[in-house]
Amino acid sequence: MNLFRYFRDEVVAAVLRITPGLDTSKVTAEPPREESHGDVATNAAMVLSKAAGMKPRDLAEALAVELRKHPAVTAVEVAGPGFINMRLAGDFWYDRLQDVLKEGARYGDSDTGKSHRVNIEYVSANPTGPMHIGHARGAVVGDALASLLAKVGYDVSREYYVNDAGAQVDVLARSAHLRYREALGETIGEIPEGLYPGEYLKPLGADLAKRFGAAHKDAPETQWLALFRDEAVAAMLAMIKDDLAGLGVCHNVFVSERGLVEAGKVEAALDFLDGKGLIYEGVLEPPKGMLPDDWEARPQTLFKATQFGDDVDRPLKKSDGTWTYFASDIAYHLDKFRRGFDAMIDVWGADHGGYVKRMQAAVSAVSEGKAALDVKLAQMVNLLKGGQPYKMSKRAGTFVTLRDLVEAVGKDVVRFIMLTRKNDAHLDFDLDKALEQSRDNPVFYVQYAHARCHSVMRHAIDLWPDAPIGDPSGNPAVLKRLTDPAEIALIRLLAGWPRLVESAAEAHEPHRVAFYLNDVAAAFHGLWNKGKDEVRLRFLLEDDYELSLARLALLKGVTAVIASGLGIFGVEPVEEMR
RNA sequence: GCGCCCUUAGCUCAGUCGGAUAGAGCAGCCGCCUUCUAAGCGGCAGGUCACUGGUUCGAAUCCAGUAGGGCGCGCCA
Repeated sequence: MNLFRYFRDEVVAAVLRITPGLDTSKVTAEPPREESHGDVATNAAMVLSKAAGMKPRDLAEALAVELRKHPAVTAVEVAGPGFINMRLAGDFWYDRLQDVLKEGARYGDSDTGKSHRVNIEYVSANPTGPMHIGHARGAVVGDALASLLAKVGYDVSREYYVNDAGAQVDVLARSAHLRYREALGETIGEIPEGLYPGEYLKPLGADLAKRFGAAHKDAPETQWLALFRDEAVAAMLAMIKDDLAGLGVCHNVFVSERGLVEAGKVEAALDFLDGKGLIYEGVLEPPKGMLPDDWEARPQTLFKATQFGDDVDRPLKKSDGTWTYFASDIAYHLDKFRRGFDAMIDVWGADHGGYVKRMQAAVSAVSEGKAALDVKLAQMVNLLKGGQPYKMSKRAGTFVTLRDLVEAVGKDVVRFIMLTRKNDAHLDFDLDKALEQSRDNPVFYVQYAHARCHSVMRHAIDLWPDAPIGDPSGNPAVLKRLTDPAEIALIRLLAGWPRLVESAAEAHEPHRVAFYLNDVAAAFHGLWNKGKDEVRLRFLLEDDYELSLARLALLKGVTAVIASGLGIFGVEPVEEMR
């Protein structure tokens, strides 16, 4: 239950009892910044005063009378320019803790997505080599965002667009052919400029040599190019999937660019746009200022992106007659729309920022305004070690690939840290800090809170082997023993989780979950530390079984919410630190 | 030159749909710690929300402009 959504509805109902027929869409109910202002605040009187023909304070007083009738509301006051502050009964909070315990790690699930379908495309790295660290952030952001949207009820498709149709896969095929010749015993020397030099192609070369023998060794390129291309792409894609699996990322749909081209879907998409008069042959103005050296005016096939908010019209065809990447991407996004997705999210590297407007223009055009595309740009990750920039060098034996990073610190650490900043802000990833067991390390801090709760629960089993730990349903009244302000504050924080999930999902911002989990951990550790000084605040009191049960319920609630949050991140909550 | 993103405490960053006196961690300063439930704890101080103007009952948040930083800018993806 999102209690703020619930009270917003209560406020709206009260408004309509006083002045029927008002537009209440701007009414909000939210936690007041200041704790002394109560538990729930609403702006209703301020946003409705004009329409109601009343002064904000007068409307607020009238609403206050209505709201005081609610059984969970113990006090209502009008403050400031017309805020209405409500304070909630203790029993209300105990009921929320019961909600947490009942739902466990599913707490925070909601149906605000109402089975709407959303398509999220992420990673989509070129299938020409292993994943490197730059890919990791987009992978994690996309994956966590997908889980977040699923948690609020969306029907989510996690997709990877395989760029297997451009010139770079021909380069890959030639590189593979070279390694194939090498595997057949030829001395190949330096890898020529323009081919992929990576060692990772050697196993593929050996495999091709084993399967095809010398059949393609001295043959003309036309004989083997397509074959080697398909073989190499398949091998690279398998490697990428393996790298992603190591990071815990799993897509459920892979769409091949070549597949779209060969099925005629690019032509079909462009015919569709042509039919709407959105394609023409024309000559673009040269870009002002930074003029490319070889710029010359030439006629091109253009999409009228400017009709949909882009700055210039965009080319669809290269001079050799093949489609540009943009053209096939239009076909892919039309395909998404035709498959029933009117909500699309693409996660790209920040260096593709200049591409956002044209893709949104294209989605708008192919869906005739019925679909929306949100693009999340994953900013650069600065790898640090001990606060100093970490130079990646193969010779020095320092790693360069995603796989190496995951091996160095573990997938859970990579995933969590990648989500500790908003996606469009630069992120410092410090290899030392990532493994440090200190307050500075957010992964440790949150995991430690979860583990500490389990430690206490294990301890409790020693004391009372038959105690219903974390399950006060047999005697809900024990929760009333939770009276310390820090305990109540922690319950309030846990009860705010559904609202946090909903707002993070709506904003497409999974990083908010990381900050929230940090808050929960801080509140829990604070409570723990209070017990160091004040013995009566310790979670387990041998002489007070009932109070201990109540506190165990609270700890169980903490573990449930942390597990719920880490579940969105794809991070395993640990029960022991080791 | 144009477009997009960014600018909040000494540092790294939060800040929800525009809401009340802008928050946290680190660093700094001052205390506490023969401790246990598990990696220390508590407190203090720290601000022209880059700047200017506008919209609003109300702006860190929205709009316009200025400065600084990043990314991108027709047949790469």
